[in-house]
Amino acid sequence: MSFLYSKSSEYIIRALVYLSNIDKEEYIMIKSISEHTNIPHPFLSKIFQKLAAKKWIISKKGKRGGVKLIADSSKLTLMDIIEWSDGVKDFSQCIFGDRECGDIIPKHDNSVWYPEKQSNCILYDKCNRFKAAIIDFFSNTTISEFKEHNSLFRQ
Amino acid sequence: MSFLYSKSSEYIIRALVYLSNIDKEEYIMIKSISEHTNIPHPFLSKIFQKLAAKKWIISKKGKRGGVKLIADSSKLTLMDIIEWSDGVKDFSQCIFGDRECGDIIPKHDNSVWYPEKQSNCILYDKCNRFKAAIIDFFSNTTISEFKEHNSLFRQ
DNA sequence: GAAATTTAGGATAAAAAAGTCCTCATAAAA
DNA sequence: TTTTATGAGGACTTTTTTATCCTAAATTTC
Repeated sequence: MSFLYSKSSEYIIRALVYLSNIDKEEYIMIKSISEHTNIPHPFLSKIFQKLAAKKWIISKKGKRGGVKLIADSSKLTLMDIIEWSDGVKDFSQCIFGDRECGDIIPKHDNSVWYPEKQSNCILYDKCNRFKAAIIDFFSNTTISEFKEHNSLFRQ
Repeated sequence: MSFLYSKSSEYIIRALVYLSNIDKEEYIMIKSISEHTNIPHPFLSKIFQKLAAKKWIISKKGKRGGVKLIADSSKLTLMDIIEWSDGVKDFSQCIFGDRECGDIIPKHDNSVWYPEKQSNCILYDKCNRFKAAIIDFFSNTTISEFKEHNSLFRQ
């Protein structure tokens, strides 16, 4: 299980934050976004193709073309982006193992495993607090919270 | 920047937790560990080669050989393992960008970036709380805390 | 309409991560 | 001493992720 996000997701977040800081009426060239966000241009182009299919942005070909954010950045969370880009994460899984967390325990003779509602995991609470911190941050942080926050970008 | 751990790190944690649950006097076959922890045997062998070089375990070749934990599991933290395996993480970096976090701001005319102690990042506190939760969990969880916690493993 | 510019889309390449295979060295047991 | 078992170590393969390239299509400007 992997909790955090891929490079692609990081790029998407950075690019969308950059776009959300731009006057909505203009189209911005991917090349320009690439330079300001320090994301490789061809790679960013691919990303924007998918973002357009997802309808979080619209694009325009040709002279004075580019891309424009159309999603509501105050509703677009990091979780939305990461799960769409990297795939949905299963926070019920043990972060160290390959099985469900807290619902499998051994019988007393230790011979058979069977499911049980209560957890016998020593780290159950500790892990859950950790997972909760991650879920909380991702789910409750939106692109619009970065508004005017341009220290992420190059001049 | 990537916060969490690779598959290799997950394997190391799972294997060391398994070993820490074993009577210290025995050598345990990597094949057996592999089966109980559901880690591919050849891959786990590679991992144990490195763990032996690191002196967290010792190994013995030949019949009745295997590996044995010699590190103090009550001092061995997840952070120790993850940083050794994946490389040291720089928590001063912005988790969305490629620059320092909270110490670079633009001049008023927006033309030059210069370092500054105070952060102008809107998400500075929020990100720091998030980072702190991760650092706290990794640094303050040791292998010995999983003692007797065998629901991670296969019978 | 022609030229210039910019995204779309498919193919490909490079890098990193994960996983495998084979032979050798070593140790214990027969 | 021979056989068998087991980790060491190097080379190799596969899969995933990240990144690039080239041509076509669309749009604006001249």
